[in-house]
Amino acid sequence: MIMMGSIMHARERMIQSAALLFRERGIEATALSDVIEHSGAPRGSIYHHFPGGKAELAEDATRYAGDYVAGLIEAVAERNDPVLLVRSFVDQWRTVLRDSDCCAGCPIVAVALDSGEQSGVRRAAAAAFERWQQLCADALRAKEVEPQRAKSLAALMVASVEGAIVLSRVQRDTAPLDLVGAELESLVREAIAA
Amino acid sequence: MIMMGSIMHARERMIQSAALLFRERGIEATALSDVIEHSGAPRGSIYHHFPGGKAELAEDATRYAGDYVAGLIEAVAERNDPVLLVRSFVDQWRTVLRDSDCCAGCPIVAVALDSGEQSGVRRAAAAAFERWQQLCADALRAKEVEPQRAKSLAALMVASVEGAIVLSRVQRDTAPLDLVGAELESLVREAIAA
DNA sequence: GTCTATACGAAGATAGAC
DNA sequence: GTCTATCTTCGTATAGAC
Repeated sequence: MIMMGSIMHARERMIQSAALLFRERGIEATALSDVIEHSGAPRGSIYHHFPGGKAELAEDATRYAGDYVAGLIEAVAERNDPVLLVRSFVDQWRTVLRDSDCCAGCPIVAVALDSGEQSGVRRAAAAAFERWQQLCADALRAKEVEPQRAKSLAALMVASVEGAIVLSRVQRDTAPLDLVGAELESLVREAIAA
Repeated sequence: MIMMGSIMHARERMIQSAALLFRERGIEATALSDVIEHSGAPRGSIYHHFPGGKAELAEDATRYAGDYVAGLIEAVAERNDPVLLVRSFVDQWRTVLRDSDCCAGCPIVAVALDSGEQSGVRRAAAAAFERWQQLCADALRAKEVEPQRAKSLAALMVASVEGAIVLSRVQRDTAPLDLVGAELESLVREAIAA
């Protein structure tokens, strides 16, 4: 489904480039020419592959990023260890921060915040967040956590990590994400022990 | 220091309008003409009051919003009840969401995310977040919470609420903030009881 | 399909009158 | 101080050639 590094068609490369650029600069500050340059795609092909223009590209990039992260969550969820799930979720975002000197964040957040009235983009972002929360809640329920508690813990997991990414970017330091990750781990550990 | 509703000079009105518009649309999507229209300020006065242009206005708006929220936190911190602090912090943001049909969020986050290389703006945002965390940590330490724990709990408080605001905006529903608020309250209650 | 050229509009910033 | 007019840049989108 998601191919990174391997041979891709121009359309897929553009989607991936868009996601990478959006998470650093946001949609508004990313020009279509930036996406073309970054992806190495032919100049004239953007409106061929994305007749809906920037909005369509943003929507596809949002879905791409949402599916990619959901895939990572699903993979670790199979281990049936919610604490490990928290840790690997946090680790994944720390890597994004580290690899970019704390300049890159979550593309879904970036897209969500300046999508304005482009409801297609916003809905794609909502779908991604809801799916991540659902996967986290499922993992907790599989360890006998009450459904309501699982739901609110899942919301806390996704919200606090996303917020911590923002704080880490602004402070140019992964410390907020590190602190939040530690708190989340112990909270989840207690919840599944109860 | 912060006057809302009362008589203000054009400069202050513009700063407040900028903060209000930024938290809905972000910096990039907010034109200076939007700020002039919203504030009712005279057209020719923007570069008179803000010689540095949009970047200077954004920096001042970030400081304004950061100070405003810090003032609210300080006011409730005097009651010496961290659980109440969490509740009123969450309530305040829920009101922002409700009053805007979940379209408005935190101006600091909005500014942080598309500030790019405008380091003055980013530094102002970092200062705001660090001060909020410091105030929360102080409130926890005043109730005998260990300094290290107070620090990580404070990071979790700010990060999770900020993240929850983003989720609530994207999902057009305050549910994520409500769930996170409830989890935070019980977590803080346990921390100060220990 | 991919390219170049260009139309069109938006927005930041400046100059100079009042 | 405030206003109008304008310059300039830039980005989306389109048209039409190859």
